[in-house]
Amino acid sequence: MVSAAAHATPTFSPLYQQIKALILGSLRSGEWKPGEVIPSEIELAARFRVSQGTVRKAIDELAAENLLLRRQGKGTFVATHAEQQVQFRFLKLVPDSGSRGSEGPAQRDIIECRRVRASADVAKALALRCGDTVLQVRRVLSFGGAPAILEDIWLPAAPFKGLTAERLATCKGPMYALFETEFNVRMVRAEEKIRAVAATETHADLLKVAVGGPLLSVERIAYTYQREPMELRKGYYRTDTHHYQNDMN
Amino acid sequence: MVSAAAHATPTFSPLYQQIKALILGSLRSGEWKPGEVIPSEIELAARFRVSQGTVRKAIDELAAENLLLRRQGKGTFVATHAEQQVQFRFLKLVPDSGSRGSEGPAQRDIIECRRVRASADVAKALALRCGDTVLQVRRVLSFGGAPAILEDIWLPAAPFKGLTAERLATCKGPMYALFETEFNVRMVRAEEKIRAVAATETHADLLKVAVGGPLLSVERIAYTYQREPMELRKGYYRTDTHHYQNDMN
DNA sequence: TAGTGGTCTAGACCACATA
DNA sequence: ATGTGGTCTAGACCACTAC
Repeated sequence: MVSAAAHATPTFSPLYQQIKALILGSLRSGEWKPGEVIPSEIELAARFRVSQGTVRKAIDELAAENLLLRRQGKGTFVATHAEQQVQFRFLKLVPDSGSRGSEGPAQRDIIECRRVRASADVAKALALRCGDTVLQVRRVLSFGGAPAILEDIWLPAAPFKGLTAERLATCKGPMYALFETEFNVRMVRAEEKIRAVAATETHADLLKVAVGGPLLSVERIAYTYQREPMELRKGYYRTDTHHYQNDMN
Repeated sequence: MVSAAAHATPTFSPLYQQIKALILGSLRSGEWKPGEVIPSEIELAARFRVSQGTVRKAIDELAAENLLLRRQGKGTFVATHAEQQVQFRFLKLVPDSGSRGSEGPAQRDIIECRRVRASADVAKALALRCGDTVLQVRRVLSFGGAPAILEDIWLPAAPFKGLTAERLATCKGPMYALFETEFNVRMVRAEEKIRAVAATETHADLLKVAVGGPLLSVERIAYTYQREPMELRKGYYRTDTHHYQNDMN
């Protein structure tokens, strides 16, 4: 028996995975921006010197991961948070009666937006060094006139240079859509840690609830392409008239 | 398999979707049980008179939905909650430090298990009539000696005929694995509504927390094949040392 | 060595959107 | 009419598992 394997590389990577990585690279580099069409399967097959079927399988996986969006007869598009169908993809709070029909919070009040030095936990979450400059945003989201969500958001200062409270206030769609068009940052994945906590005075004041009453704490880290953390968000949700909906397959 | 519906019927169903429905039927009927191998792709292609590629695409989708599990060189298997890799798939509570390594709660105490009449909300959740007989189970799950979860579970009486507190207490693995082997019920999907609530005296007593303190309320409806609701579960989680983890792609 | 799922190809045809 | 993605096929070959 020959102990040596036929190929020296123990890492076997299918062709379509390599193609997938190449497409991902073009997405990450900004060659194709959110909302735009990417080249047709036939063009990509020619560019990469593989069959259309191989390109198809690569795109299939990227579409399953919500990075691309296929539209029959029209082409394949880079997914975007501005898309009507997938707006507020990461917002799981829905009214107890009926489900939110892809529309977001009616009112969004920016309480503050300032530059601060990253604390230890913020730095860790964003893969920065302690003391690095970050943007801190506080806002309140309301549904039907009643405040329901208080959010504290931390963003690395460099990629979001120029972001102001005014700019956030004049934004109509989702904040993540603004990030795409203004800062070329696309959020593709998010992890949330959820807890029940007692409302502090600040919470109570801004959300019009009783001090010590139960609030849902939602701590999110959002990632761009390549699993780079780009946002830390600590949310406090009222869950007396709404609930956090999680569907599992 | 090619239906001759070439009329004005707006219902166009690809071949592989029809194959998928047929495979689903066999799963539902119990022809192939959880943990068993299903026939090879070549066999299924012969049975259904289609190409292997078409069978493959049908199986691909079922595998993506966690109904089947492909294992290269061995075959395709019916997914099961007894599987080491996917045990406690629907349990999202993890310790704050480090993540649960596929092991579940160390201790599971059955507080009660009795037959009751379905209240309005239980009947609605389980698609039963108000007053129908249901089994009600209450239990406490502990991690590392400390109680962390109180659960009230309602099951339709008919499919779970013969289930007792003793049988539940002697069960080692996940409850859903017991359901598969003893009652031929496989849970494939679950919806959870999550809220923050204040602990009642009962909660406080069983979970060793303060009355009025924050608890995570997790209301789950679990479904078998074909989206039939088969379980209603109201859980109350302590989230001082653990958190509910939700990862979104 | 045989059988399984996994990859890759090439080509035909269908459904959908647009011009 | 053209171009896009979607379906279906047939066949070759690769990688993994078991015997």
